[in-house]
Amino acid sequence: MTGRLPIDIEQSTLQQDIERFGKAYFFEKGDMVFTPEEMKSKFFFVLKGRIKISQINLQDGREQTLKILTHGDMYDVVTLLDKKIHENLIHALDRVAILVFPIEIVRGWMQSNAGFNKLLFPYIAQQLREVETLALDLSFYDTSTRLLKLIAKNINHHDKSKLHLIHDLPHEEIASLIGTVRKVLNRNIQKLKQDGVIDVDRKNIRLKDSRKLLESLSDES
Amino acid sequence: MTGRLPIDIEQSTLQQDIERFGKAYFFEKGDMVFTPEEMKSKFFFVLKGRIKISQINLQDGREQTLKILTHGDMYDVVTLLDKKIHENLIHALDRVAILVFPIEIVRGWMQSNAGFNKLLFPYIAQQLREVETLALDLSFYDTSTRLLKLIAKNINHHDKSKLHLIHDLPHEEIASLIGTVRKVLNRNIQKLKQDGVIDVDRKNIRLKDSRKLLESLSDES
DNA sequence: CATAAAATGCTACCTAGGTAGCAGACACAC
DNA sequence: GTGTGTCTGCTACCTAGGTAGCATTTTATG
Repeated sequence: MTGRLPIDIEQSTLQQDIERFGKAYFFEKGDMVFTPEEMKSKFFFVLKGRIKISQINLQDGREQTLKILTHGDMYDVVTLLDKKIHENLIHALDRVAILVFPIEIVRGWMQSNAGFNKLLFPYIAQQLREVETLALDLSFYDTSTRLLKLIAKNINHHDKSKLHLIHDLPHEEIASLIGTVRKVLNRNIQKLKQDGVIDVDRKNIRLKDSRKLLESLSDES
Repeated sequence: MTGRLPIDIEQSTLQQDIERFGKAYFFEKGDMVFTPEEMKSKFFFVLKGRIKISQINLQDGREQTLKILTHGDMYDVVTLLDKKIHENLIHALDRVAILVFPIEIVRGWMQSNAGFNKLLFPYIAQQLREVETLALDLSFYDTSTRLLKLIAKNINHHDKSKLHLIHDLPHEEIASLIGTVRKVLNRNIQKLKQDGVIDVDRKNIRLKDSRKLLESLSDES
């Protein structure tokens, strides 16, 4: 074991760093949070609201959402690890609050703060798993199955009328999450509505019958 | 700066660990290297040959290759970071030699060896970027474009008759790399052959006209 | 309140790419 | 050599999901 600082000293240093270097930023719905260029020197933690990370296909303008960040998420671990630019678009889906640090400060934590790494390393692993799952879903399943899986993943046990992470989003955004376009998504939504799996209000999909959801999933996927 | 050991001592410790804990393993073409369960306690470096990391869709048996490991690659960084099982299939594509360590030894390096982290962290970032690119390719491009991109990525400047990483592979394997099935891949290969972009021998695709490759890429993608 | 803009729903069409089945070529083992 | 399995090529068919265009409803904005 090399001479790491005792946890309590590590902790107080972290506290000091947060107070000294952390700056809160706010963004309105639809805002671009930072440019990829700006993200070479920044690293942030999401305090409130949702942030969409996506890329756009320059040929036809189609967007693929890679993930939605929310309270507790950090960004961007890729640039944190390799110091290179990461060409992702970062847009606020709600009014958003984030805590921004100079990325070199965070790299400092990685070198000297075991407690931070205990949080960071599993988080990085989770990011790897999630993007791997995205690739496999796109390869293996049709749009209807991907929609069902998206709904299943976002079931909210506290408030059954609002799906976790994807409530209040226009169909355009949902489509971008599952790798298709709005009109195809709409077909699938109408089908699920007919089959009694979901209820649909404006900007809201509600799960109606979770038994039917599971049935549809095991049929199709 | 916490009291990290001087680099030369770190280095000699690493050397000792490699000699004490590293074990060379050999596998024949087609072998499963390790099970996901076994990989919870192992971490390896590829010395020679190619290893396919993939998953199989249980519904229809289709396989998606996530990556091909070769000399200089490590596996598996996900389990290294979160200690959880990672359900990927690991198969030798050639006769393969790897250097295997107990994963806890490698975790020890992460805690105390800055030199190792200087290698590891950018490698993890690269893994994140590559799987993200896979997801985006599957979402944005048709099979023909994905094949062209695969060929372009594996151009071998030293030996023009053999593509890097994907030489000597049956079409079934190439198909699994770009997320389609052999018959659809074959259609695309015949098309590219007709157009004079590639030459095809048994188990070998050769780039014939790189100008035409670029042309096709900018037309389609 | 009125007008614009955003969001949703629906129809018609078309093609990429999936399934099925089979035949010939080649490679390796015995 | 012979034969068995692997690999490749090709035809025919069908459907998921992409494009285009438009109508209606709801929500912002002045």
